[in-house]
Amino acid sequence: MRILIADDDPQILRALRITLTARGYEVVTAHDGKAALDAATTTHPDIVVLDLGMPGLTGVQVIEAIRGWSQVPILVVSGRTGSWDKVEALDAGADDYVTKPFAADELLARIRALGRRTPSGTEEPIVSFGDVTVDLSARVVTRGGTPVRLTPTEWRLLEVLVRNPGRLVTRETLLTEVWGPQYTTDTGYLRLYLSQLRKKLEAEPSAPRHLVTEAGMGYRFLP
Amino acid sequence: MRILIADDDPQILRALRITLTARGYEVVTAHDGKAALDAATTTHPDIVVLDLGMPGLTGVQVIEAIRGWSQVPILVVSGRTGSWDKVEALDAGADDYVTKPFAADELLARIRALGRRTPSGTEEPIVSFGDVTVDLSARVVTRGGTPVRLTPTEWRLLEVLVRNPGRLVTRETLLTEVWGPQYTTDTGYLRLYLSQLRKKLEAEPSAPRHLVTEAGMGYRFLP
DNA sequence: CTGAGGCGTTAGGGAGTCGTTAGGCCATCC
DNA sequence: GGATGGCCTAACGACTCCCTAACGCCTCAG
Repeated sequence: MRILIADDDPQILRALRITLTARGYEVVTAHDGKAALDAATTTHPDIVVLDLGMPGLTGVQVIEAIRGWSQVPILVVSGRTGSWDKVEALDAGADDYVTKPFAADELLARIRALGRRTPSGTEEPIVSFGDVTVDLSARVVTRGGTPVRLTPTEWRLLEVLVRNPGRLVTRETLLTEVWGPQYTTDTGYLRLYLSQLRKKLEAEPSAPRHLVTEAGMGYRFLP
Repeated sequence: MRILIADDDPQILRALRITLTARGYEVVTAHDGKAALDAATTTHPDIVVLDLGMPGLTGVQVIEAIRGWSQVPILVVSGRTGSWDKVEALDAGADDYVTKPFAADELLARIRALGRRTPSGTEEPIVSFGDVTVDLSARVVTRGGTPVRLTPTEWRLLEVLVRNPGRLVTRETLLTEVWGPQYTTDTGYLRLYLSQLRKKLEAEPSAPRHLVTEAGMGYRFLP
């Protein structure tokens, strides 16, 4: 979950960044209206926390600009407490409005509430190679259009390899990622499951073209 | 746009009814927690405005009960100003929280903001598979044209699966979505209810084609 | 040429998971 | 108070998955 925070007060920016990062959010910051718009277009955040009192563009202008091309939830933070300011921001397209000073845990709860509205914010890509497609979010593997049955361990192994296309993945990495941190040396199962994956996914399992062995080192996935 | 207003203060109820009706909303009212739940199930409002301080059920209980079967936007109105109360209500599933006393035009703006998220035109889809149809908004399941009786738990389970067509839903996700966040490991009920769903919906329950098991991982709904 | 080590593959036993039936508990309704 | 319906626990085969063991192949060093 990526959050864009736009505020001209570097202290608030820093505090929010620490708090949100600690909660597992990915944080992008901007310090004025124009930078906020740039960041919104380039980073595609899942939530925008927007201060109204920034230099340059007015808050409403920023909201309207974002709404011109995105439905991303916008939470406005402002020092203005008048109901007119709230109405203006909300009607411009904001989803929530919090007045300064605010309690951190309330802001976090409101962010969670907004994040709930867009559950599938983290779209995972679909990887293809040969006649095989791997849909990481749906957990579906198809070959020539028909689904392929994978066991949980097979899937985890394939997932690690596919997430590192073209890169060498060491035996140790594969073992700890698939079987757990306490597994560091192969006693045969890695070879076994690689074999089964190739049998299910490679055109010629005996001459693999996408799940390649690097003797003595590990394995490599080639799209 | 239909709005359910739940408040035990008849004066507020009356004032809001007049204000909202004048703005073109259709207003339904309830004066305690139980009546609010009944009204929410029978009238299918587009927005719920909920007072926390009602007799009978607590506000959080009402929110959780509604969230058990509906994603309708919930705006909480409360006299409690502490951030803990806000966090509790928002995390229970509320979408917004306004403290009394509030300005009428701010409440209206927040209602508009919530209504924007679910334009009344976006009805929930009706999912079909085999000779079964699932109407998510009306909460009706038919098979060969005749309605099928589902228990609340069966319905919630089916709903989670149907909302993720083709995607793998892990056991953990199903448990937390259907039984609550504190349920993370299956002690038998998941298998039980899956079995009952298949008995009611699958042509051959012993060879399911739409409610498929992924051994060791979870379940998958195939249209 | 020969032996060793790493890799790929097959087969089988043990452990855990799944589907299903039966029965008890609790709340609601008559 | 009795009956109904929904929810959960217990228990049982049947099945799937995981891991171990064993063997053949290949490469490479001696």
